[in-house]
Amino acid sequence: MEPGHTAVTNTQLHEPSRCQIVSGVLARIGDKWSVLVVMQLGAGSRRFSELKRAIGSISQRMLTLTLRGLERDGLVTRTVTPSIPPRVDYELTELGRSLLDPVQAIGSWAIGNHEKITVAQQAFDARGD
Amino acid sequence: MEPGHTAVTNTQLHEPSRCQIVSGVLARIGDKWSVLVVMQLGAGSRRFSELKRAIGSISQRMLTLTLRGLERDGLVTRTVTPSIPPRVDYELTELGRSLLDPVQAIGSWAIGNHEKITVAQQAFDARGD
DNA sequence: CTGGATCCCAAATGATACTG
DNA sequence: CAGTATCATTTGGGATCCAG
Repeated sequence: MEPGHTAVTNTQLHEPSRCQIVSGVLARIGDKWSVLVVMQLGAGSRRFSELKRAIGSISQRMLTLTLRGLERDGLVTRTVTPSIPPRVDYELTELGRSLLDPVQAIGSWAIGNHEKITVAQQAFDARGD
Repeated sequence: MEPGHTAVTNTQLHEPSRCQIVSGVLARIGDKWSVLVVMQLGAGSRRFSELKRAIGSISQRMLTLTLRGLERDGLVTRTVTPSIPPRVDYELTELGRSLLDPVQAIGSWAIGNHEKITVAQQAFDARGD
């Protein structure tokens, strides 16, 4: 079994103590932007403005904050090239890349099922009037 | 390949349009409680008060709201037994159970790596003073 | 027991202006 | 270009009370 993929049986996963850990990590990477940024960086190193353009709807402020958080968690590295104009590149660390697998699992699920969700929502809203 | 696991290559996953879908789904199930509730229900049907006790820190209000959201998205069913006192059971739908796999992948990653994250945070905070 | 309705506070985010 | 600082706004979520 790979490092970073410690043996944890699924039945252990809803034990209270484990849940708190999962909850904590989720509170961190489960915000509005982190996963989007990680997915972008999954394609390779990107500079600040590239990320901003790729994600589009994110504000400069939130991109900065998100990147700081990810850097603090050891998921991305920040490389400054002191040129004029300055250039800052972000890249996933090994830990960050290891996150890519579960994130892509969620991504695939989302793409495969968002339609069903939309249908369910419409049905629910129709019932409720 | 299984239904609900549509072929989506990982390289497609950071295309803008796909990202928006992933972002949307994540905004829904990526809140503070949904995943916790789904994980609890992964162990089987539970009634309202059982969920509340199992999760512990959640308020009555947020549990209600979270369950409504999950029900609306077609991820859980709500079954009312009109007894006195009333009894309401929640259970994952097939769609909800299909979400369990990627969620558990995240959970396993979280449990396997939260220590590294803590270490990285401490190192970051120490550098920054 | 379940959960709706209110009130209220804290945190998250956006908009904008400014700087090396 | 890549931020920082500030302000305004929205949102999340707890507390409490009430009802079937």
